[in-house]
Amino acid sequence: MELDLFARRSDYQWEIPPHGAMRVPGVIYADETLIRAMDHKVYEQTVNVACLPGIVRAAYVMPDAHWGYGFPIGGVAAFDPDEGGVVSAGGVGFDISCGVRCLHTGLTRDDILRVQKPLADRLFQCIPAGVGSSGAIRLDSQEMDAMLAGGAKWAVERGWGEPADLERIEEGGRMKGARPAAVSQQAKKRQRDEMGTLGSGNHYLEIQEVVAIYDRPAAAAFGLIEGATVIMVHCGSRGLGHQIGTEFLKQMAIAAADHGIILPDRELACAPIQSPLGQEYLGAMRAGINCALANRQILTQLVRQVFAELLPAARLSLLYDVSHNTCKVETHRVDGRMRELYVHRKGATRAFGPGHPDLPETLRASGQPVLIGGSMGTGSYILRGVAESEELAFASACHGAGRAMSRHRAQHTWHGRQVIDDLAARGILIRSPTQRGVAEEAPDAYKDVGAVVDAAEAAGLARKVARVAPLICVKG
DNA sequence: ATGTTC
Repeated sequence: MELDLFARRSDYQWEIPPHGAMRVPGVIYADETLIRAMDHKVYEQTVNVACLPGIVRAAYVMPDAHWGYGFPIGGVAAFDPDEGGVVSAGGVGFDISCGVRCLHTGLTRDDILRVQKPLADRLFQCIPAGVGSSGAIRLDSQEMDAMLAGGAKWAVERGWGEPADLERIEEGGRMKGARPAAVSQQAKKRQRDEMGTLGSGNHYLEIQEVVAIYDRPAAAAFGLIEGATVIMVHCGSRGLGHQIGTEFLKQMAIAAADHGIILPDRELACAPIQSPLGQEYLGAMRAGINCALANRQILTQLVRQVFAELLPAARLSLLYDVSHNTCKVETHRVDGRMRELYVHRKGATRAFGPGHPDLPETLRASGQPVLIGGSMGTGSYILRGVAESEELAFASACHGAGRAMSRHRAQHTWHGRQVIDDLAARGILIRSPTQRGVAEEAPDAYKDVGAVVDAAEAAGLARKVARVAPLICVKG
């Protein structure tokens, strides 16, 4: 994008002053290189979001942003229900509550390398991955509703995990206010045998080594030391979330005129928070959040089983589990008063600073772990929430590297086999059901995650704690 | 992201 579209507030903050139907400014956090490389669509979509009723303060955009359905991926927008604020299915994204979970292993890099190949093979055998993959679990309609209401807590109660896991998951592992009855039979049917599956696209399960520490006290609080290994699971609510998103987008688009909402783009379909449709979506979306939390919990248990078999000394415990596709009710200070807002984060991670009451006591002093999944083979980052992010972006940060190239173009640029061989030569084992998927996810199809994270830090959204590098990647 | 185009 051309820099003259923006008022430059700092080297890392670019404002789109309100014009036309914009109710608030747009604010993009990025360095000059990242913002120049962003598609012009990000600008258009940010302007459009800023036009929506009841939006508070600004439409924010994270440094990893790229264009998405209606809202940019990497967008944060908060709405006030008392000022006509809306909830938008496109503002959450199709993969409701897609997120990242990070587990300690209690093992070193050398422990992993000793069994690297059998571990990769066994994880690939035991973790269902790919489009339409199904798991070993079948849910009848009663259990489906229990899962949609109970999230990871439901999973732990059924034996998938340990009660201690729950305190390191957002919302204690169970999103309140879910309405399983608001989820269609079709969505439930699609999910019936998809629990405990990774999915496809950018979803993955990685074994990673801690290769750099930037913030010693926070790393100590997070239990991260150089040479230690962690596991990151990146996945979401599978077919159920997608079905909910599809159905509500359609309904919101049809109902917009009845709600007196003029949509600058049909893809921005939304409904007033205080409308029956808005409430119905929120109930279904929260059920989708529980589905994703339960899914990551079951996957955790599958990974634990593999480790118990090959590395019995391992002790898999949660660092944290945080979603990056949600709409959540949060209290934020705006113009000197506390307001209850509906914060959409689409491809953006919640990043509560130190002292936030929603953080578990063991993490309260350091701030929330912010889990940033990089592209395959390039490494990922663990950051922590900071106080400044509250004012800057309702306590949010980036979520990953962000695509730099379309899937289509990536497919025609690389061969999956070559990508796998190149990474193997660097000691990284990839296992995937599809060569095409690997080509689409080639490291160079993404932005430089290091540059994204540095921009997020320089902008004041979060602080770097550690960098991790992959040893094994099971790719959806 | 996605029973990869109801």
